Amino acid sequence: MAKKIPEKVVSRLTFYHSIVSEFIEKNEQNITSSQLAHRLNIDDSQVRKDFNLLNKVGRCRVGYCPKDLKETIENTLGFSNKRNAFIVGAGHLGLALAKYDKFDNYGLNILALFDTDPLKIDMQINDKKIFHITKLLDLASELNVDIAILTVPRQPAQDVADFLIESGIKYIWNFTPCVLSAPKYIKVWNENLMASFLQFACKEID
Amino acid sequence: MAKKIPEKVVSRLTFYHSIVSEFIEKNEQNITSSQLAHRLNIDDSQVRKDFNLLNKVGRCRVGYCPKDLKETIENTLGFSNKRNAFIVGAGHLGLALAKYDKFDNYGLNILALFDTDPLKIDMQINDKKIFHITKLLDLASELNVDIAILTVPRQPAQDVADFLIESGIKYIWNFTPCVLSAPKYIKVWNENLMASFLQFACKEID
DNA sequence: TAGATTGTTAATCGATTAACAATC
DNA sequence: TAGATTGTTAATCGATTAACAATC
Repeated sequence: MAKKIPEKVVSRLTFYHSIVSEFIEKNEQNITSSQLAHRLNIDDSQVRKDFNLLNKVGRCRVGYCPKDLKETIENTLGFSNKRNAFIVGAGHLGLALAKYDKFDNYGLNILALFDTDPLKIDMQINDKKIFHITKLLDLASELNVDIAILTVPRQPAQDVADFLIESGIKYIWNFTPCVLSAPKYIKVWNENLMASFLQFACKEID
Repeated sequence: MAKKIPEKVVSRLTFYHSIVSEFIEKNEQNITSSQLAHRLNIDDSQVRKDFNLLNKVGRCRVGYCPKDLKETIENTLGFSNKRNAFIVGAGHLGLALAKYDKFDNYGLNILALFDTDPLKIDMQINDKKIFHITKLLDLASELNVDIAILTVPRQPAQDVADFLIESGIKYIWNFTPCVLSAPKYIKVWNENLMASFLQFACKEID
């Protein structure tokens, strides 16, 4: 917790975590930096450097212990620090995220969904109920939720975001294509799918 | 096209594009680097540097012309270079992406979806038909598709990816939580939702 | 003119890669 | 021992920020 982990390293740690979990399932006793590096198309010294950041020690000629690595990554990324969140917008994307199994296990606790469509209200998705958005303010303070995952359509996105901020939400994970305006004390994280695609599509050039 | 645009810049360009589009809707004649920078919490000289990369020229004391910027960004990012893709896995996430309006307009042309669930076969989503996955090989060569967006559940992800590669797919945009194994000539882009969340959630510390 | 904004260079910061001694 | 792998330092590369002259 103490040390600040750079974003890029956080991202790599989640990949190491997946691969290491595979090794554990296969009962492998060791994993080397170059095995990990190869799977991710990165340099092996980078892997070692990242593990160094975690104070992880490998063994020469042998590598690292998968179980030990897995635990350390989980502790470092705080998978046991449960954080409560709401999904706002119960369309396909909202439902997809509500079902995303990794979130629950890895510290992101989605407590409920919100929508305005009367047909959706009171439905259940993976034990998570869909409420009318007018209930959000009360439930947020009652359940102590300050994270919202915004999956409404583009048009109402800014208005809904304003409403969330009024309701005491402090973190907005924005899956809409809007660049939200928000006061500085609100943390907005834009999930930019279009940019992802373009970065990916541009790879053709090399 | 000629110049290679770094990934980070590509990402910022898509944000500039959104904001500039808003300015156009509001009939603003000018936009300054610091207006853009402020919305994105970045440095204004970074904005100017990015525009320099596009050979875009602003006017002192005035700023940039939104319409001109918008066009240049669209050309640079190749929004008119249509690229054909399939969505593989017609669950909520697949359906959400099939409906994501930005893709169509911005160069990503989703032609069809694939699944194995008999109930879903032949359904239509936004004019896009869902086929049984056994049809993929033929349709890929017929329609000249080499991009697949993988939205199947975690368990079958690697097997489906292997099948896609055999079917001539060259680019896999991976939304599953697996780290896919693929030959080097296949471009895999992992959309790492868990990492996104963690980067976002870690922001609390500052 | 005075003031605001650009374009651009230089300085800083951070991330990746290369190299290699230490270790088992 | 010989060889493989780590841990770590130094070198390189790239991205961001600061600064400021040029411009309108």
